[in-house]
Amino acid sequence: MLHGTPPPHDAHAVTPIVPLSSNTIRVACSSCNLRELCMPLGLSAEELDRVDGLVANRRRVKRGTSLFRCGDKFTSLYAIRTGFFKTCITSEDGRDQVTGFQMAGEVVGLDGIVNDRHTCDAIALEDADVCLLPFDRIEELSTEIPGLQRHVHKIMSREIVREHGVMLLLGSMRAEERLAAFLLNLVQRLHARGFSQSELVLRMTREEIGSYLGLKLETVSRTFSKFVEEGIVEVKQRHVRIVNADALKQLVNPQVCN
Amino acid sequence: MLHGTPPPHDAHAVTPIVPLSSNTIRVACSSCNLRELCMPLGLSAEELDRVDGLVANRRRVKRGTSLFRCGDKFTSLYAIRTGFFKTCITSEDGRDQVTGFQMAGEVVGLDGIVNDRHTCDAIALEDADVCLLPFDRIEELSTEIPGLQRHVHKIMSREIVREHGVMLLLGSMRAEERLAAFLLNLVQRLHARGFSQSELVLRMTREEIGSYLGLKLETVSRTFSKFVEEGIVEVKQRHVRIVNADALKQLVNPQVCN
DNA sequence: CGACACCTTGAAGAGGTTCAAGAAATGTGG
DNA sequence: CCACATTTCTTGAACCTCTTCAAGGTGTCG
Repeated sequence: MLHGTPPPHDAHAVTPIVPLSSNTIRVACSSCNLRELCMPLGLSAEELDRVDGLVANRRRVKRGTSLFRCGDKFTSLYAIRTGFFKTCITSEDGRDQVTGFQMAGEVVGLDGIVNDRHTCDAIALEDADVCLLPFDRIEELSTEIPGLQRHVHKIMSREIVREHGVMLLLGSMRAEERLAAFLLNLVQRLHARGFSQSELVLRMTREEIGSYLGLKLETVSRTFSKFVEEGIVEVKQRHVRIVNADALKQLVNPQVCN
Repeated sequence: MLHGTPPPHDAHAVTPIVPLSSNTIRVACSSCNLRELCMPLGLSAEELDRVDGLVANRRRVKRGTSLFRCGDKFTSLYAIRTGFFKTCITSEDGRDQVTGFQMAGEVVGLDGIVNDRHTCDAIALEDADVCLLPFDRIEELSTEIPGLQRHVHKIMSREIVREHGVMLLLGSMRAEERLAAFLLNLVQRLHARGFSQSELVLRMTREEIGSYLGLKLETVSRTFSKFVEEGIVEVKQRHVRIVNADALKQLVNPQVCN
């Protein structure tokens, strides 16, 4: 039962909360406990030191507020230290599409490079703390540190590949498969950050999940209920416990049985 | 009427066909008539010369064959000189998803950077001719030519933004809207290459269009028929003439009327 | 010219949406 | 700390869009 059982981890605790007095704080990457997640590997001590200098500032983003908005001038990439974001685009006629959910150790803002303006909104779904990485300094430093250049390329390529996966999901999967893929993806990323493999707290509403998955919120809710009926997950509001991960995996990748 | 009226342009003629004797040919970017499309602007003559040296070879890809396949070792990006490609991913259970259609002046292969292996197939939909851009040399040269580095970043960011648009399409549009958006996008890109604003020859099957748009081929066919009935387009097999572009635009972006 | 791939169209059916109502959680102000 | 407003979530029923299955037509290439 999930009732009355608070999840053992809470996303707020990804990183020990550092007391922060001002709104923008300098901090060293080399001592950041997300280093393995967001920093290039194989840098010399001297190179690491120079990359430290790249992280100009940190910024706090309150839940519900934006890190950047569509149309904003692009100046920096943002590495998420703590918190949880959604990125979304709005078409001219007001249609909304969540294009991704980002958590600690991930980078947002890549959309802004091509036209020097952001083309989507990045909204904090919980209080967040991000590192500002001024892009012109990334480019400068990239010319001197090949490992950094390579890292930036990989981050962008990874995002392209991720989006291919979302296209597959949106283009060819049914509601159950989409939600199963979504849950597995979330829990896998959380697990990589030290959280449970089977329990998670959703930071987004059913509507936001639906927007990301190309479904209506009612369909998301119904599909959750169906998973509960089938004993695949336990759901209490935003608390989800995955009871039968194999069943979820099989939904995403139905075995070609003989 | 479209019957018996061959389209004024043919995608095969994007670039004058250069007689090519071997399978891999050296050629100068600086003299390529796609330069404005695929090369960074504002390079000095000396820099341009060095970028020329980057384009190691050219390669012919016959219609129906692959430029690269999922799992192939990643070594190069490919700039399309002539021809037309689709990129597609296949899920473990055999589901297929076309992730994009690429034409002359566009770059394919960005998906391979992150894991040094390609994660999708690139299949020529007509005989094609591509420039090989070895990625390690791109990275080397990028450290010396900031304009080139910036250009590579913009290409990757543009692809990310394009995919956001596809996510919006797949996540929130109905069949008619999807097909309208698809046609407008294709014709706009062809127009940028000197072709007609209103006529185009589809290089892909209904099934491939459907895969890209998250629809079945029958739905694509039916939607074409509906557009024809409504006098929005004329269709004869793969020849399409857009009669009422405004109607298509309105489908994609329904005006919020008072 | 015949085989094959591709396209069109119809009819039935399934999956997801829409509309609506109510329940549960969350936030706010007194 | 409680009462009330608001947001979020769940569930039901009718409807609609797209899919599936099927058949026939058209075009293309060896």
